[in-house]
Amino acid sequence: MCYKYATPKLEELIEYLGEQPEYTIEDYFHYYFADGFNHQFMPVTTSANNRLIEKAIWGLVPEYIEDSKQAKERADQNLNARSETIFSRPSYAPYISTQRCLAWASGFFEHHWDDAKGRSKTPYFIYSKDKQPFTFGGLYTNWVRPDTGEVFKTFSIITTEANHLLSEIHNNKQRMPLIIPESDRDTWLSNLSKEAITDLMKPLPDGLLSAHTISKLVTSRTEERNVPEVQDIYIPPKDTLF
DNA sequence: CCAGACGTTGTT
DNA sequence: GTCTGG
DNA sequence: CCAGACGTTGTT
DNA sequence: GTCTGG
Repeated sequence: MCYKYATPKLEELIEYLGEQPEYTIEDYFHYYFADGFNHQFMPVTTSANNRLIEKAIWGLVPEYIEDSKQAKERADQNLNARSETIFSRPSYAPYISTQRCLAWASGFFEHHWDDAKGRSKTPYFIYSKDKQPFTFGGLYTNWVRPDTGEVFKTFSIITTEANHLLSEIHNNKQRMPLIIPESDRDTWLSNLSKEAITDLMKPLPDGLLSAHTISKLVTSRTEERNVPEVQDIYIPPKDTLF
């Protein structure tokens, strides 16, 4: 599932947060499209300061990693964290209880397999039905790059079972990113028991997300994907020979 | 996850 | 078909 | 014990 | 750093 998502424009986010933004925006990064494997800075809010939106690298790097090469390898592996096993995974167990975060998004990208063998795929853009910014639930830690002493905040996005919409799009019995609704954001970032955390790591109820098909630009290796068109509605032609 | 490679030799 | 790199 | 992993995702 | 597999 979620290896690609989009973030709101700064002005959209400020409008969403109100004229007197509830959150202080310290470092903001807007993407029409961001690929997890590029480990870009994304806008997140952490339990360390739940009124701030700051930059963090998507792909959690545990603190004991010793060099940038290993850090990149671990970040590649740690884009997503399964909610079902997060308390026992060595990479995540140290952080899930005390270092949770929210990653700000405007949508994410998934594929639908048009046939069982996956020969034909249709990409979708999925977003909040009200078209407002929303938040993925995640966990984070700070990693200090030894050669420079530079501190990077890094995070993983948690995954859960798919809800109905996502199981339709992403075919049966698959996954979806954990989405923390506005009403649970402060709770998610507060001091919680394991049981309370587990209770919040559930699929988003159906009816809150919308989706439409998009062009294959989203998976291009040669074209610039961080452009508005990557999210545009595109109806794939049907019953063509190719 | 998806796109692209999938190989070797006398080596820049 | 299957593996690797991003 | 020590070396090696430490992760996820559609494979049905 | 800590866990797992051999």
